[in-house]
Amino acid sequence: MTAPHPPLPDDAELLRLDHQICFSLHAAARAFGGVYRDALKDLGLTYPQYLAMLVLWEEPDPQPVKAIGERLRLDSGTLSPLLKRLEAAGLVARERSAEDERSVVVRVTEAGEGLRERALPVPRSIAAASGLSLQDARTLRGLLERLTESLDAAQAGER
Amino acid sequence: MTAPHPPLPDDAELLRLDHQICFSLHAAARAFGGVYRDALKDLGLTYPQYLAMLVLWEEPDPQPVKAIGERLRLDSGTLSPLLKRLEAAGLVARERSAEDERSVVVRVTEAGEGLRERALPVPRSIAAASGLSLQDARTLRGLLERLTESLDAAQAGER
DNA sequence: CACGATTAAGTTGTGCACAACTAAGTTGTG
DNA sequence: CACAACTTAGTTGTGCACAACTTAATCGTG
Repeated sequence: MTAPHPPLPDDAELLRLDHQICFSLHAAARAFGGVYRDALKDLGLTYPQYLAMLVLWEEPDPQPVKAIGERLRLDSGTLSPLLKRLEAAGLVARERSAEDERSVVVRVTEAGEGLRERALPVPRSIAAASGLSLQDARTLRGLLERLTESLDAAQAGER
Repeated sequence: MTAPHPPLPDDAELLRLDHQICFSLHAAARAFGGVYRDALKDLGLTYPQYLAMLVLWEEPDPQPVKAIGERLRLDSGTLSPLLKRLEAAGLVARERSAEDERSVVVRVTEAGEGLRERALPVPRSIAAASGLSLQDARTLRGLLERLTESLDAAQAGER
């Protein structure tokens, strides 16, 4: 599709590369998971639970499950039990919305706000573990976002 | 740690970026999963099962579970049931090694070899879905590999 | 040779991801 | 207004990932 290169035909190299990329991607995602597991152990949160709390901490107002799912790219099949566990841990409260009774809004409890303080050092330890320069981090994020967009579009097209 | 940039102090930007990266990384990994799910549906394989078959197809000889786990960065807790499902599907056979009876070697059956042909077009459809240029694919793979290495090293250091 | 340490695979339990489905509420249109 | 289409959560079932543990075989050292 693009540039010349001697050792392999572009086509073959791209195939191999794509292979290695999805491979590396999974490996990297799991490696991140491991580092977060360590960093979050004391808080009693898993990584996806932490992500959900981040979304909730971001806004002062309670947020519907739908909105959380859109931010995290997760459906209710994943979020419902996750949020129930956060509720069981006392970090959030779930209530049917008054305006639209289909919707359930999730609110951070006082304990959940308290946890926020203790979670503050987490991003720094992750950043340190990642070992990326600011430059590389920007490049990587950009590529990942474009990649996800393409993949989602391709998948939507298949259906 | 590196270059100048006005809007945010480097430090704060790096924190935010790392956040977004692990976020994008998970999103991209899951998006890949979705595309593979479609591509592999007809073969009756999940994405991790496909990866295991790739490792087995790569070598003519049967491979011990250990070796597969090292290639895929997975432990027996994940691989044992996965390989059992592949065996139930008739794609592989598992036998205790004669030399070392602790070890179980996994062999591709005739049906498993047959599937190989049908799996040939998969990488191409994935490459198309990724929408990456050869250049970007190389950059991405490089960054992901460095990232995983750093994360693994950091985690090993924690323990 | 004996026996503790190590290694390989498997098992169990917890949690995430997602497809397929259900239940209940809301909206749009005739 | 009635009712079909849609939306939002939740449930169920399957599979992956991983920690902690068990079992059985092998290795190393005295």
